[in-house]
Amino acid sequence: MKKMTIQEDLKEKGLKSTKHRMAILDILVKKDHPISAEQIFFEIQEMDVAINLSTVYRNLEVLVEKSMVTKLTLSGDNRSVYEYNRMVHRHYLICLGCKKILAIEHCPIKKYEQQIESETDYKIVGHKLDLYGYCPECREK
Amino acid sequence: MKKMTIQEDLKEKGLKSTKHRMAILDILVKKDHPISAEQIFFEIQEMDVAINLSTVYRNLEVLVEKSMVTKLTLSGDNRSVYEYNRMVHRHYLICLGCKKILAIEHCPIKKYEQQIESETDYKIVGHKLDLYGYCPECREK
DNA sequence: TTGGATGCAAAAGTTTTGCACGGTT
DNA sequence: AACCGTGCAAAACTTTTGCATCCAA
Repeated sequence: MKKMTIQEDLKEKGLKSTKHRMAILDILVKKDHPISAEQIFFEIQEMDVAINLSTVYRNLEVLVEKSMVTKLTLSGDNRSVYEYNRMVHRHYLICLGCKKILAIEHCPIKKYEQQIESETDYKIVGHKLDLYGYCPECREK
Repeated sequence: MKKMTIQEDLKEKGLKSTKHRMAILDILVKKDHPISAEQIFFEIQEMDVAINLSTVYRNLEVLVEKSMVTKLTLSGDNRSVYEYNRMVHRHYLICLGCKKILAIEHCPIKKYEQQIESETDYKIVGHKLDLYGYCPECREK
C-alpha cells in the first residue's frame, strides 16, 4: 500500500478537502498527544482562520467515523480528546500533577488479550491502557 | 487492619451516615461493574427513597475524594461511571455490541510499569486498562 | 450544479453551584 | 447546637442538531 497524502486519503473516503478539515488534521498530525475539540478550535483561531466550534465537532465526528482520528476519554476529565490515527498502537502516561500527556510506544498485552479471549469467549478487538503518575517536575512538590 | 463496616469507614473519614449516602454505597457495593450517577439515582428512586440527582453527584464526589469510590470514563461514552473501591485491581471488558461491562480480575502489567518508570523518570501510581470486543451473543450478528 | 460543509442559534445532556432548609452527631 | 447534607433552581460546560447559506468537486 502506497503512502497517501492526507488529501488523497480524504478523497478516497469520500470527504472533501475543506480549509477547516485540513486545518484540524494539520493540528492533530503535529501533536504527539491527544487534545480536546476546544483546544483545536482555539489553535485554528490563532492561525487567523475563522471557525465555529460545531464545525470542529462535526469534523471530528466524521474523521472518527472514517478512522482517521481516534476519540479518547482520559480518566478524571469529563471531556473527550482526539488524536490523529497513525495506525500505531499507543498508550499514554498522564501526569496527575500538571496533566501533561505523554505517548508511549510499546504495548505489553497481546498475550493477555489472548488469555482473556479464551477465558471469556469474547472476541477482543482492541484495548486502551493509560498510566497515571507524576512527571519529574511534579514529583518534587 | 481489622475489617470495617461501611458505617465505621464513613465515620473514620469524617462523613455522616445519611440515608442517601448509605443507599448510594449499598448500590455500588452490590454491583460488580461501574454505573453512572443517573443509574444510581434511578435505582434509589426504585427503592422508594426520594433523592435529588445533585445529591448523588455530591456524594459521589466526596466518596471519590475519600477513595471509597472510583470514578471512571469508559471510551466512547461521554458520561462518567463509578464503582465501589474494593482496593482490588480491576480491568474491564466492554462489549461494543451491547455495551455490557465485565470486570476482569488479574492484571499483567506490573513489570511494564517498572519499565516505563525507568525509561521516563516518572513516578507511576496507577493505570487503567480497558479491553474492547464482542461478547458471545453479539459476535453472532 | 449539487451534495457535502459551515455558521449561527438553540437544544440536549451531564455536572456543578448558591442558597435556604433539614438531619446526624 | 453545630455543622454537614439535601432539595431545588439555576448555571456552567460539553456536545449535538436544525436550518439557511456556502463552497469544493
